[in-house]
Amino acid sequence: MTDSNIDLRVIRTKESIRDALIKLIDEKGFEAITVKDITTKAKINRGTFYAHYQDKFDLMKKCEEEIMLELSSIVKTKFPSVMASLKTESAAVQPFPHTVSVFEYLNENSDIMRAVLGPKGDLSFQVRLKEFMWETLYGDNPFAFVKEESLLVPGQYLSSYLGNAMLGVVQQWLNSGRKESPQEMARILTTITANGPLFAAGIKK
Amino acid sequence: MTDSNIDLRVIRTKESIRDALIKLIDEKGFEAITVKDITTKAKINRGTFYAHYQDKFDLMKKCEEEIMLELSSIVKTKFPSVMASLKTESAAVQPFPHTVSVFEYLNENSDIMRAVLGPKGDLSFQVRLKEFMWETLYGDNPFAFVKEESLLVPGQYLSSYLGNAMLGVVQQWLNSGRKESPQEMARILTTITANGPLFAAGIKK
DNA sequence: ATAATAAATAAACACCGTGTTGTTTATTAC
DNA sequence: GTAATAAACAACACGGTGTTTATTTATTAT
Repeated sequence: MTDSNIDLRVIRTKESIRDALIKLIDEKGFEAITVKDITTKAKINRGTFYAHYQDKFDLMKKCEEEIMLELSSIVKTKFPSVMASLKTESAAVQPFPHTVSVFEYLNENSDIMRAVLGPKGDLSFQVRLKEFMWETLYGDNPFAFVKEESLLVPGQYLSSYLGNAMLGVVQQWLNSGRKESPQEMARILTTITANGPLFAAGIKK
Repeated sequence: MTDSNIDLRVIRTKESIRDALIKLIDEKGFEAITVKDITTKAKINRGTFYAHYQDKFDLMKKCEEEIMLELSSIVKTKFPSVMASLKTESAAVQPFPHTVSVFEYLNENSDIMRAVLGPKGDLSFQVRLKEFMWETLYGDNPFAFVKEESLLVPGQYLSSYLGNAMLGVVQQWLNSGRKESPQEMARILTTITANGPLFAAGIKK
């Protein structure tokens, strides 16, 4: 067992498949990709692809599962403390620390993140990511954001509002070239959420 | 010229194609649909389909263009007055009238809206819809929301935040069975936006 | 009503991607 | 070195695509 009982060729093959996938999403969008496209670009035999994955959806799913695991571990380790401070000190103005961590992760993996979250990316992943955010905010966990008695609106809509807003800012950042730093992006997101969009727009005083 | 010089058969054919498309998106998602699926469900010959549309993407595009036109006409007629009142009276608490109109439109066309905006819908349409909202809020038009000098954050991110938040609430409403009335949904959306999500959540006083 | 016309149909076509299978070749672990 | 394993290669039937043909059917204009 040199590395972890895994043949080096497998690693090389899977890496070239993964690289080909990311390039192809950029070029023609996930929808239009064929398995043949992938194997041609990865310079492997088509049969080899089917030895590792069922189809292009299976490949995509396995790439995305890695992302989801890493993202959720970031959130899970840092989110509870954020929620606790929010509830006691009320209305933080500092960027939430877990938000900075998330943007740093997105920044380090920007190639694949831009591919899957971009306009030619994978809708099903975006849906799953939203569901994860929705659950984190509203679902059955002890630190759910939106579980107060004093809600002015139904919690499910507040969760959708916040989750989609945050993801939208992330997508805008990724698609416009990531000119701001993760710290700056976390500040932007926190400012809008803490003060409300109208205040952040300078309309409401 | 009885109606508009168009053969009645064409209308019937196009309607059954459109109905089949909506049903199929519900059943298996846009991505997995084949032209053969559509013609089988619509009970028409496959050649007839190609007499009207290039492929399933062309069909989808033409359905969506109708929606975009109707939606943008609602927004364009009502949005300027909303913006004017917002700027002078500051921070409305009443639902914006154009928001009610949009929800009413979505309610009347809920079958197709749920299909295209749902989790198995068409990503490219959702992207185009967001671009339209982004333009309305931030783009090159006299009533752009996010064009003040006193912005606390870059306008592009504020637009993304708001546009995605609103669309997210709409999708949540459509996917959870439209239990609230359009008026109620407009109130919810306005409340969160005007007061900010943290206030609406009861966290910030 | 009828003739002209437009649309829908059925059948066939080559083309391409799919997913699988059997065989050969290369690499790894022992 | 040898056995085990993975990759490469080639061939296969299958199904959807997009187009074209001749033919039938429905509609329009008169």
